Amino acid sequence: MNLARRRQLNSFDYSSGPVVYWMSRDQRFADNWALIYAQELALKNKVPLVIGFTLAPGFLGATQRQYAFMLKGLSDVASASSQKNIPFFLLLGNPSEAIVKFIKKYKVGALVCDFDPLRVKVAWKKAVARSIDIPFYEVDAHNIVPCWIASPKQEFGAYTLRPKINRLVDQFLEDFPLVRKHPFSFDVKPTLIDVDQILRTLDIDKSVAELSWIKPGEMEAHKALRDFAQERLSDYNVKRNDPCLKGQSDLSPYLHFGQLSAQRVALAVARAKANENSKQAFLEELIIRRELADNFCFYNLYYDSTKGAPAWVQKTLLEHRKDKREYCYSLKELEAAKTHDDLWNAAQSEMVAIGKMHGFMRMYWAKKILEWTPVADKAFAAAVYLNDKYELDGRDPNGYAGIAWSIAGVHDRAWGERAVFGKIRYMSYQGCKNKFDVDKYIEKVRKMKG
DNA sequence: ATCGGCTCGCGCAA
DNA sequence: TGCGCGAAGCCGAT
Repeated sequence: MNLARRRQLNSFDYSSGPVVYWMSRDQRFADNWALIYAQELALKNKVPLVIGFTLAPGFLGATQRQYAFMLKGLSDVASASSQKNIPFFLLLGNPSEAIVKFIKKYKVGALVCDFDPLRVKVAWKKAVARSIDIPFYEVDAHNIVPCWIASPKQEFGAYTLRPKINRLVDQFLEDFPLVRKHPFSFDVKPTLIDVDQILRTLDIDKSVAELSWIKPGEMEAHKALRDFAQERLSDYNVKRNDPCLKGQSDLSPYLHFGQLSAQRVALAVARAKANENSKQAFLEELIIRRELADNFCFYNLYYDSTKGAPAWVQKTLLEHRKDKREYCYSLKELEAAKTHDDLWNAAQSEMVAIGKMHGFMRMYWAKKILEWTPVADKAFAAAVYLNDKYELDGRDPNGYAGIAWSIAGVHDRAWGERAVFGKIRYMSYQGCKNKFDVDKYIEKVRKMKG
């Protein structure tokens, strides 16, 4: 592995004991640089290799919908890894305490984790680093160019990150080695993962239903990737922004849970025989915009509130904070999709029904929440709450960056001054009407089932 | 149907 | 210091 993908979070040297990969964001067996690196370490030292996944009893408002998708995917990872003599342990409780307890109990010699810019994950790792005296490595298994290598600071827009990524992408966009059957055995057997039993014991919101239109797991993710690359990639450029059509990849739930590697997707798309403009447009979204979202969350402490907005936005929001809102809705009314705007209601209903709102509608949806909420801060919080509760890919940097773009002008520029929005880019019902068949989309959502 | 203005600030050229 | 240009737009003039 290119060692630039990993960095050490402390300064201890290895002495003895098995290697543990603390899996968190990248929940897959194949195409996972963190696991590949952990095996390299274990082979070099001739010791066993173990995967540990710490399951928090509740995580940033995640519901039955997301937990079920995740746990089913994890049980696939567990079977794949145990076949390669790499036992998979699901550790319950406070994540940093659970992993430290495991390390002490089994005299673990080195810890490898994957990369995640979210505050809570950074805090877990800090707590672990304080409590152990073995080498602790972090591998960016989610991005193609590791987040901290791509840029040392928060970028201002796609246009400033793009040349940095493009300069480095050839060094990192390489094929994945296979994880081999591990030759050194760990002598403790993990208990099998009983998804239904775990779901029953978790204290989570069970009112948000599981979904059946999308199947969790690595195998399903690869199927979905093949299907997209063969059937829809060629038309991506012309169809992606029409929410009436199935023009998007629908891969984001798999990418969010790490059941699919973005690098695997990039390799497949780059090699696919398809319209070149479509390939370019898709790779721009997959690589530049995805990694821009990680960059935003990694370097901006306030990625999920208006405090993270650039100065010109803070100023313009302040100037317009007392503007009269023509419509005002409570979070309850928004959640129930009871506004005067049938297009907005459809977008909200789509998210509630199938756990995924069309990409173009996500912008319109968030901007209208800003328009109809008394305070911009509250608008941001409402968008985050709804997104994280219903979207299968909630709690993702892409979600935070998307809301920040819509509501807080992040990665965007100033536009013509108007009420409530100030200089933040506005989007209108009429604009949508000019772009696609609004009534057709509303009708499509009406028939949707999760 | 098409076009320019709206408006900010980075990054680079000079 | 000046200049070009940027994640998805809007609106009014032509």
